[in-house]
Amino acid sequence: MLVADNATAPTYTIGECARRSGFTMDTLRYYERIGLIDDVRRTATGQRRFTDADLEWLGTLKCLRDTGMPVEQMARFADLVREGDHTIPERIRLLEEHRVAVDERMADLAAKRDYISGKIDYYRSV
Amino acid sequence: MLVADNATAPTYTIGECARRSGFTMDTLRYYERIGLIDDVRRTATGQRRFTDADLEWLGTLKCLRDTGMPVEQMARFADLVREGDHTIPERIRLLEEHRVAVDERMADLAAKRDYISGKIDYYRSV
DNA sequence: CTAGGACTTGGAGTGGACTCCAACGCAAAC
DNA sequence: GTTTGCGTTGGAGTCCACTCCAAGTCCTAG
Repeated sequence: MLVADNATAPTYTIGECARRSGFTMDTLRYYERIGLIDDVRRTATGQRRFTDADLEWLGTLKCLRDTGMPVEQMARFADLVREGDHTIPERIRLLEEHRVAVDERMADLAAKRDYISGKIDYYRSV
Repeated sequence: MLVADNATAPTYTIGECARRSGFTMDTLRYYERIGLIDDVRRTATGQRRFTDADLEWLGTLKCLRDTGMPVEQMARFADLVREGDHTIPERIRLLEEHRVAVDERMADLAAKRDYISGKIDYYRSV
């Protein structure tokens, strides 16, 4: 459910954030715990309230995770972001390196997909 | 090292088979144990001797594994192969289903690769 | 014949990434 | 104002796919 602090800045409970980000609530708490997400704002009684900025960051994390980046490297990236703009060259390097890994993975998948197709064709011909 | 039983049928020790298949020796033993590989032929003293047919099967397994098929499903496939030719339609179904999964994975990777590229471009523009 | 490397086993341990739990507090709806 | 359900915590547990270990045997090069 959406919870508004004021007229202009929507915030989200962890459940809503889970729904929107595609992570489970447990994963969100886990990510916060290990420093992948900055400490999330809380209500007076301690409940988390995620912002749109949090959700955007989570979108980036999801992209990195789903392309196979290990949590440790995501943590490194999160650290760089926290350290400020002077780390941008390093962030670029990290992302470029990751992109190469993704490209290799895709090429490997494509080749193996073809092998599978060949296998299917063979079975069809039997 | 290659060990020849006779002039026509080369066989391989587990170490050589590991080198050729890309699996570790431990993984080969593990796969045999859980039934992904048929019981491998042995020397009189109990050492494994893999054949070219074993290596070919391992190539298939490697392809399935590297495209993300869970061990359990590979075991199902291995069972079908053992059951004989009447399971070919079922094997085709299994492989086609898997190919769909691989295609989806590739599409997802491609989309996320683009997102990463956009991020890199953004950082370059800052 | 002997050294050193490759192989054997059953079973325990690892690593990564969550995922679940209990016991509790807080919120929203009626 | 009570029920239903969402949220909190620290810590333990799970899952997958290996990976390692110890203690022993086997093989081959010199």
